[in-house]
This record gives sequence, structure tokens and C-alpha cells, in this order.
Amino acid sequence: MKIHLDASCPLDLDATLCCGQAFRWNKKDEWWFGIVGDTALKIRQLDDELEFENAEPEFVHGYLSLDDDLERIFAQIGKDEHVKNAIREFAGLRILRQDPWECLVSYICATYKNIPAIKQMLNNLARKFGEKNFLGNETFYDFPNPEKLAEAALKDLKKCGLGYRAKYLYETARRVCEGGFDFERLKKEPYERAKEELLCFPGVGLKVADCVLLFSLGKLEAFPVDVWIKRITMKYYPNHFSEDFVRRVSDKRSPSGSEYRKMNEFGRRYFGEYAGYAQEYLYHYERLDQRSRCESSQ
DNA sequence: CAAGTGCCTTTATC
DNA sequence: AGATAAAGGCACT
Repeated sequence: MKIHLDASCPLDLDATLCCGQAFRWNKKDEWWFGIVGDTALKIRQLDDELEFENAEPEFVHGYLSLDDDLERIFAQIGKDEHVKNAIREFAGLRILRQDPWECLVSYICATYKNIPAIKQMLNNLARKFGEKNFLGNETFYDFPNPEKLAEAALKDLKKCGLGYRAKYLYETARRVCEGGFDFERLKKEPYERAKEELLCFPGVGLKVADCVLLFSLGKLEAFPVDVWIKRITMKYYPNHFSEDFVRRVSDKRSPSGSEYRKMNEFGRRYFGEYAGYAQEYLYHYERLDQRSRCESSQ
């Protein structure tokens, strides 16, 4: 199957799948392999052609958010040279529409971990608790649904490398099952309301909630502030804060709740209704930039 | 190769 | 309210 991308619908598949918003994609040769819901997917991009196996075009179109109007989004978030440079570099990075449950679990696990370790944990969970799924000669595992994880023993979750996060996942899975928690309903709630509900789950703080809102609930105004975004904000946008605030926040690793709220509100006010896109472009740009500095110094 | 640092933070406790 | 510490373990230098 193929989807033709014209100039009005840019896509950078590599940036989209490797920028750290989703953790279960792997690239082998030209092809990306992943599993979305219960659909194992093989996909590649050749210039303006998107080629894939095992899914309908509508499904791929939706997952990749090809209907997000990037022209309009760039016009709104392109407030300064920092974002504009990032847009120039990889225009076509898109926010995926992930499954909310998988996304919630992913970011509960992601706290205080690096991306390779997060991938490892999620793969362990899928291998241990997910259903087998085949595509060609390859075996994939679905991401385990709430029931599967709610049945899991705490020690088996720990074996997946979750550490102290295991008990948060254990408790969250139970609450989602018992309450029949409806993520689809959350998509219809406004940002603040949906955020409040997510914050009730153990292991979910302000940052994790913002990630789930942005990456799976369609709240493009969400502006997650992790260590990178904190550094970026203090480095490029210090004049939006008091000198004292910048000094205090720059010195420590993670912000307090009120400091988080200040940076989060800045992002949403300054970048507007698509602040989440600005966040992702800045995040990816800064990380690539640092990686290239490392490589060139070797 | 060992040891140190950092990691898309949250929670408990003072 | 606000600061501080503790919580796996893996990856990278």
C-alpha cells in the first residue's frame, strides 16, 4: 500500500519515529517496524511516497496525523529563530496519535530513565504480557491491555526492569480496569479537566500528564517540560522569567510543581494552541544538536 | 575497564 | 508552601 505525499503535506518519517515520542519503533535497513494497537506495521518513506504493509491507508494516515495542517501550525509556532531553525531542519516531524493506555504506561515508565532504557522496559512488558503477532517472518508483541497488566504480579513487573515504577503501574492498571476508565471520553474533555483526571493516577505528575495529553489525547496545546525543555527554556527564553527564577531553576535538575507550572504556562501562552508541536521541534533539535557535537568531538 | 554522571520525575517527608 | 531526599538500574563517558 502507498500514500502519496504532496508539498502541502510534508512528512519526515525518520524524525517522527525516532524523536522519542513513541518507544516501540525500530529501523532495519530502509524500513521501520512497529506495532500500533494490534497491527504490526512495516513502513518506509521514499521522498514523497509512503509505503507500508499490513494496514489500511486510513489507519496509517490517522496514526501519523497526516491531517494536522503543518503550514498552519508552523505559522503559529514560528515565533522566533529557535523554532524556525528546527522547522527548517526537519519540517515534517509530526505528533503521533498513540494509544492512550500504552502512552500512559510508557510515560509512567519513562520517569528518570533514558530512551534506550525506556524502550527496553516496554519491550519486556510486551514480550511477557502481550499477545503474539506476526508479520512476514517477524514476531511482534501487542502492547498488553489494562486487564493483562492488572493481573500481573508486582514482582513480574519488576522483572521487566521497572524498578520502583512497578508499583505505580500495578496500581494504575488496577484502577483503569476496576473503574472501566474511558480514555476516549478524556479526548473530549478540555485540556485542564483531562489533566486533572490523569494526575489522580499514581506515578503521574505534571510532566507525565502533559505527555499523555499531547501524544495520545489530541491536546496539541500541552507543553511537557522535561530536563531538555527546561534547559531550552532557560537558555533561549530567559527574559520571560525573573533573573532569580532562571538562576534557581537552571541550578537544579528538576523543577518544583510551581516552577513547572510557570514554564508550562509560558510555553502555552507564547506558542499558542499548538505549543506541543513547538515543544517537540525544540526538543528534537536540541538533542540532535548535542549528539552531533559529541560525534564531531571524537 | 571502573567509577561517575545523567536519565523526557514522582512521591514522601520534613 | 517549599525544600529535600529517596527511589531501579541502565547507558554513556
